[in-house]
Amino acid sequence: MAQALNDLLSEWIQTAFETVFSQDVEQIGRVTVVASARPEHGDYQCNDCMRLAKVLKQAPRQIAETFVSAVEKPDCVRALEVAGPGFINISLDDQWLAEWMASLADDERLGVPRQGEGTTIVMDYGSPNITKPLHIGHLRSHNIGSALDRVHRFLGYHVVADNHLGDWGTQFGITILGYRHFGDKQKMREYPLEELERVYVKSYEKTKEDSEWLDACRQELVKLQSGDPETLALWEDFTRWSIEELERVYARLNVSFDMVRGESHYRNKLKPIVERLEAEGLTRISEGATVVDLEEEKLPLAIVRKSDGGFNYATTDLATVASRIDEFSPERIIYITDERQQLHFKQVFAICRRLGITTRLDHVWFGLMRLPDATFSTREGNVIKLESLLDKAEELALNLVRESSSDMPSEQQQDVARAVGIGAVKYADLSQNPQSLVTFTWEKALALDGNSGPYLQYAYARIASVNDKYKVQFPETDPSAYPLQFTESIERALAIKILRFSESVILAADSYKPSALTDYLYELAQMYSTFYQNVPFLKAPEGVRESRVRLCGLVARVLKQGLDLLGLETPERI
RNA sequence: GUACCCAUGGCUCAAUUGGAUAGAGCACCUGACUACGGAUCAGGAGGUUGCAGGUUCGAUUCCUGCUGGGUACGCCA
Repeated sequence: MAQALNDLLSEWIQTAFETVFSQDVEQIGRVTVVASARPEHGDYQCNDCMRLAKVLKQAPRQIAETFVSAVEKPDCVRALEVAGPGFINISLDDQWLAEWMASLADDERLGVPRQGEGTTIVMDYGSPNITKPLHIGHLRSHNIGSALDRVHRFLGYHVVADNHLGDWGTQFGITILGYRHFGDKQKMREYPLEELERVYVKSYEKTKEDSEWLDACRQELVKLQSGDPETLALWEDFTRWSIEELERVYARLNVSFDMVRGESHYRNKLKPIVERLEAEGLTRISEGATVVDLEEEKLPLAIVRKSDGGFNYATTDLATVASRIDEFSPERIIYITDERQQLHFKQVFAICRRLGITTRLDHVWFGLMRLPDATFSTREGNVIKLESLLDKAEELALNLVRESSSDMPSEQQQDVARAVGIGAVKYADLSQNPQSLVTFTWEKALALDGNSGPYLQYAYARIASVNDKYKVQFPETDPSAYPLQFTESIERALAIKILRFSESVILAADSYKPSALTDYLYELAQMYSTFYQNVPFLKAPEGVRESRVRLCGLVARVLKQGLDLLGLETPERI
């Protein structure tokens, strides 16, 4: 299956229009087909006749009727119907549908094309500042980034996922000096990140009222950046502890990277990139700092070298782009960060253009997570740690599992609770438009019913259970030996939903919205639940029974694959 | 002051990127033969899509202005 059905139909209708209206071929433009919102409007529809009324100088309805009576229908189309002002409603052929479903069943990719074959993408997500525990605000970049990573990989893109840790900034000066004065060696060994955070907060507080302290912090950073062995050793310890801690949380979250390179990785490339900018004549000195004017792009100027000679984050990001291009030659680099960095990336991208870099650079930003009453920050101390959210989610799920699956071995209950609890948290985040601002509430993050991860996992587990029962009751029969048939309308609707899986995966990738995939999966699960609840299958007559079991099997595979692309597990029993 | 984003039933969110009667979940109300797993299903009630204009055959979607909220704007990342 080389392409999704909507693309296939769009290509057909494009050439068909050009054939039927051959005298006006240059004026026709792009004609496409989209899925219909309501069953009365067919399975797919074409809305272009209204637009074409002007260029063809005919009534839209007339155009549609001319087209429908003149065109030769492809095998997959049963009927074309003109409706309303000039919509063309397309109904798929049942026989063709059954065959397409059969071919999906044989396809391990469930019809999803490898549209990204041969294309390399660097994805930059996660990227927390280290030496502090992750809080709930860190969930989004990791979660959205990881889902987009998986979706692109599945579409055949060569993805290089890099966790661009904040490990070289000013906060290290603050932390190191704080450690020297208030660090507790014992606690540092037991809870390194908690202790480092405590030390950071205390030291940060002091910078606000004590300018000598602030200068001393800057000195620590200078020592670090100039390679002072003792300071560097401290930095290495902090970094190692932080990464070990991160890896542990990442394992719980089921996120992983191809590489974990911090800003420090590029520390020797900062000076060269500024020199390159200078050589290109893009810089000037302003108040002692080296800056790039971006008036042409209607952006504020960007500082690439501070007046004290130090480099800042714009410099690091520029050096990082150059380095990634040298190393991976990607077609695209995607950054997944919160909305506050929009201007920053616009500036960085603009400077890259000035340097002649043509690689596509995308900034995927998402809305900040806030608490009902306020934004939170490490400095303010009103944070909810990511791990305590995960703990709470697992605990809640465990209570539920113990109640509903009391006969399950306790170890399995724990595993299920882990999958369901973490799934609930991740799904709640992924299922909304990334760009909307998220107000964190426990109720939302831990939702187990309605449009939630557990609802989908539950649907999956029910199918797994049905499959087992079928095998026990009919050990000798192989459902795949029976043809698919659609005796109830819900079965046909399910089949069409299943074959649209590829459309939703592509949409999620192209629009950078995992929510496109969650929406699809939720609708599929809803449809399946309706089917399950209202149509008997183990008790259905032979043939119908096998067809329905096959349909169930396909729904299960789509759910499993889809949830996997979102980073959710699908236990066989819940 | 400038730029970007958001505003949809009581609450949380959708709307196939300009299409037909704006869809779900939560909460609320009424139902489901001891049922292939009730974490479910069937149904009900709930809307002038922030306001005012404009473009279009057609606007929740695009444009302009306003209101309210968020974020960012030279040496933090």
